[in-house]
Amino acid sequence: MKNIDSIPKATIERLPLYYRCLDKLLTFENIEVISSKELGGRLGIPSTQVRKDLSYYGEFGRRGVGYDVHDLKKSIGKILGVNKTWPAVLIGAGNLGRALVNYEGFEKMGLKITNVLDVDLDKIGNRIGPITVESMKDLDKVVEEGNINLGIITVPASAAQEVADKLVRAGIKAIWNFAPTRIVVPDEIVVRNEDLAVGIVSLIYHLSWQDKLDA
Amino acid sequence: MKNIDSIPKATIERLPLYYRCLDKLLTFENIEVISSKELGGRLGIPSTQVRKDLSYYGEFGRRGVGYDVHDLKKSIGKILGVNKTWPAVLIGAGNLGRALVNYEGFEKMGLKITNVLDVDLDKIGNRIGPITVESMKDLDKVVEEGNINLGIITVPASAAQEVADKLVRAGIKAIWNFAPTRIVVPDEIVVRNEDLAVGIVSLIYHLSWQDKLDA
DNA sequence: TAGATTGTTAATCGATTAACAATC
DNA sequence: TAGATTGTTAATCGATTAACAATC
Repeated sequence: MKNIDSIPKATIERLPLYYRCLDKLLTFENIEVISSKELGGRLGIPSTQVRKDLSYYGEFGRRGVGYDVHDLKKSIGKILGVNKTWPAVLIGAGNLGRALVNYEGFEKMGLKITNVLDVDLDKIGNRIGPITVESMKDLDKVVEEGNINLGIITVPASAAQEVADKLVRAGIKAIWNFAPTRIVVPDEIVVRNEDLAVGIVSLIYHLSWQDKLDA
Repeated sequence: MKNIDSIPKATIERLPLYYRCLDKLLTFENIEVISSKELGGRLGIPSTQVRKDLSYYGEFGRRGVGYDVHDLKKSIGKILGVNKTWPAVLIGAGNLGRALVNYEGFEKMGLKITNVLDVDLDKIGNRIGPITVESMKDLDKVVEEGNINLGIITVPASAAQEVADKLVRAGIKAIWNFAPTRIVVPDEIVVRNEDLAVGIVSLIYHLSWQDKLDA
């Protein structure tokens, strides 16, 4: 296997797509063997890209035959770490926070939001699905007792940095940030910004250009 | 200006970040002139990247001085198309749909979700903020009367393709797809997949590797 | 064996970064 | 003028795609 740092980020983003597709093949279609061409075809990815992505981690197929769906799913699951369950604490019990807690499909990817925290006294004590919203003051205790490495930020942009600081101090190792602002954390903390406003603007950009060209 | 197709996708993703930062500078910090170094610094982007990104669209700065914050914000707003308001129809009045309707910060980016549709009779008629959930049967009428070019899919994966087909038939030109599945549409339709499960897996991947290396 | 498909090397393509003349 | 900063060209870096030997 290659050094982990030399693997393209884009490859890591495609592995979950392969994983989910294989799961679907296994669960709903009873397909046992698949070629890189067929797997890629279902995802709009060239077969050569599929093979290259997998090659960073080892040899998983049989020449002339293809990949065993069950085996490959298991292998990719191990590579990604989704074969385990990763507990997470979510900060910010607003609409988006509630949506994430109730989102189906995280479980299959190894994510389990176990605790939801907020500073708002009106929200503390409320239930979201099976979870009761706790006070932000309990953060350190929750993270320690739950052995939690993963924090999810769904507070307004103005509060995001403060929450990030608290998560880091509590011992969190990775942060999924939905607040539309950059958060600054120590180098060893992994951050992913899920900036919804950026997503919509790239669509608006294309629409706007069509308009300009039409006119 | 360069041909629109020759501009890197990554550049288009960074423009909204510049735009939002300039807005913040203008609104909260009363800063009138900014250098590419300072603007980039606030976003974790090299100054040379900032200048390169802008250069695809023209010359916006003054050598030896920097960029006028107000002017640059206006220019980027025009480039992105966020100087206008783009009405959108959202399909799927679940948790995520509700969260998006209530999301602050889309308005500043030119997005206005004007209609929410669902097939579920229990949901039709419910209110989400200022919007009343309508029947999916009204899609064609809603799109035509509202002059809507933008559709947002927040239904389960199993229904996403069918919804996409209906949106295309109704005359939608761009689709923001939150369902964790690939949707197939004609070439001229712009699609952006906002696949939340992929986002979390890239974090889990890094956590998992730290674990493996520690052990 | 003939056809199919992998895994990998080499070529291509695209995006970022460095360097610097232009100029405020 | 001296210092600062842009806009752009060239160099570098990284990711994708093409080609093909290996092999089922």
